[in-house]
Amino acid sequence: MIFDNQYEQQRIEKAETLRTLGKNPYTHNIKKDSTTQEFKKCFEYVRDSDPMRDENKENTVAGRIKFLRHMGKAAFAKIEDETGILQIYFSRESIGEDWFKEAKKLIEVGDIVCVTGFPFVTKTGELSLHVRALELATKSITPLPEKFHGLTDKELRYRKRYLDMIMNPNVKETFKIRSKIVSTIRHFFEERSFLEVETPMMHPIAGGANAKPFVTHHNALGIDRYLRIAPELYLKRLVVGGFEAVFEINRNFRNEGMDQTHNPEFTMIEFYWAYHTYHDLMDLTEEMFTVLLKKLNLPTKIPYGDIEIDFAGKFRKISYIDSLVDIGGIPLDVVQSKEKIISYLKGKGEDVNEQLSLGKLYEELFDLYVEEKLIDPTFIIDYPIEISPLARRSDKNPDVAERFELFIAGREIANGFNELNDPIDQYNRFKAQLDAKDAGDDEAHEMDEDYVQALGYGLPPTAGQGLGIDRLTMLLTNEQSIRDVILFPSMKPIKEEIQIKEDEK
RNA sequence: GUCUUGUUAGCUCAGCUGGUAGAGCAUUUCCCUUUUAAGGAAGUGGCCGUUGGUUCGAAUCCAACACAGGACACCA
Repeated sequence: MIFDNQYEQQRIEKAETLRTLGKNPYTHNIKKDSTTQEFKKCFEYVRDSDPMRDENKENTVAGRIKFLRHMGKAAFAKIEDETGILQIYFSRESIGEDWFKEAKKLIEVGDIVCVTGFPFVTKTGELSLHVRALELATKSITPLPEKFHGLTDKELRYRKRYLDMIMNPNVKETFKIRSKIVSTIRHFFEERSFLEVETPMMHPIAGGANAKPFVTHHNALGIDRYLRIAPELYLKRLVVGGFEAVFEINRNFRNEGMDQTHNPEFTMIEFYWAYHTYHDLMDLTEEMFTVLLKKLNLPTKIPYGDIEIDFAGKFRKISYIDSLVDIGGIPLDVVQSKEKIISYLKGKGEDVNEQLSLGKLYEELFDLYVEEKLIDPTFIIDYPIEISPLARRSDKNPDVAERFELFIAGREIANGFNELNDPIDQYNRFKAQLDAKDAGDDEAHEMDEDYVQALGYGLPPTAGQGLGIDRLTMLLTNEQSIRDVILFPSMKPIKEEIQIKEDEK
């Protein structure tokens, strides 16, 4: 049975008692005049009057009781609403002897109340509401965690986010900022004539990235569908169709591990810009960060954990190969040959797969010696073609793709490139992926013939970029775990929950 | 997936080399009309994550499992 805990039983009885007294514990006719913080602002002047009260004013506020202190024939409580917390005072005189006597027993921490009264300042100098009418809005059956330490158990915080929000008000702050980040980005692109679109979440072929998909089943059609791992191929179809600047902010699903920077469902913005290059994308990205910091009232230097990130000025740009030498500290002659890289890595005590191609070896070096050092925003540009299967090959250097990634705080934040729009080349690359799949690479791309067909009609020269909203939010809210910027992060079910479900069947 | 740490009252946590289960807050009863984690007095409240093993005896030692945190790996 749910609510079989002794404390919950006590509270259910209290709700029943309230009913017998003619007071609905779940009333619905609540009208408040102001929020708790509006109340404080509005009546701040009371501090300057003598006595420090204004009995002619009357105001109704509502909120959840977070603290309750009874003192014989009077009581103080702190009630909290979305905006903050406010102290209220009520006594035998102020709400009537009978109701005071009952309320003392029946109204407790966790309940949501609606109070009407006038502003006054207490002996200790706190602007408070002197209650003339006290009404219960919602009876809380489940008691709140302890008032001082609150709720710290991370598992409970993620599983019961509502409780986390009640007990840790700064959590609400983080998600308000997240909301503001998303709306700022949305407006940023709208103002620049990008069109927001929605493309399918269920794909017949999981494409646009190398990742394991989630599979679901469509009963009517009798076929499997994949939850999308990226919207990329659909967005580019739209560019073929004639939308020259499109963006989508939505969820992607990847059937992979979970850790501090990975959640199976995560939010990305992807945008595609015809007749522009990846250099334009980098300029746009810089501009977007400037606008974001301004809208969030953040300085150009922000703390992140133990480090500080400096967004001032143009972001550093350095080529992939140069970064290995200049940032990774790898000797120039080592970078030039496969054999030297292998012996260099071995000399550092790393396990090296000697079968790796030069491009893959670069990637090893980059991940080991460069990535974590990229603290201030840095564009790494001109990627090895081998590790950039969807990007356009450089006309100047056939080993290099016209691609960049943005790194901040040692983490990849965005990935953009000039799109491959040669349909024959694309067809052959898909074919190569098929061969890889046959050879056992279960993350290799499927052939998406319809997409190749679309390219056959002509994709104008286009640059496209993806940017992880969750990781961006982590940076701007100084959170170290992706679970702290996702309202309901993925969690394994607890055994008991499954058993309860089976019992109910 | 590997390593590691944790799981004890509603919450936050003690519990040593095995010997009847502890505290604070919350809750219940009582006192208290300006408190700030209010205060004072007395109570209630435990499948010590689950299942096995060792032992006369296990919250404690061992094993497996479950869930979680951290690190690493995987994942462009």
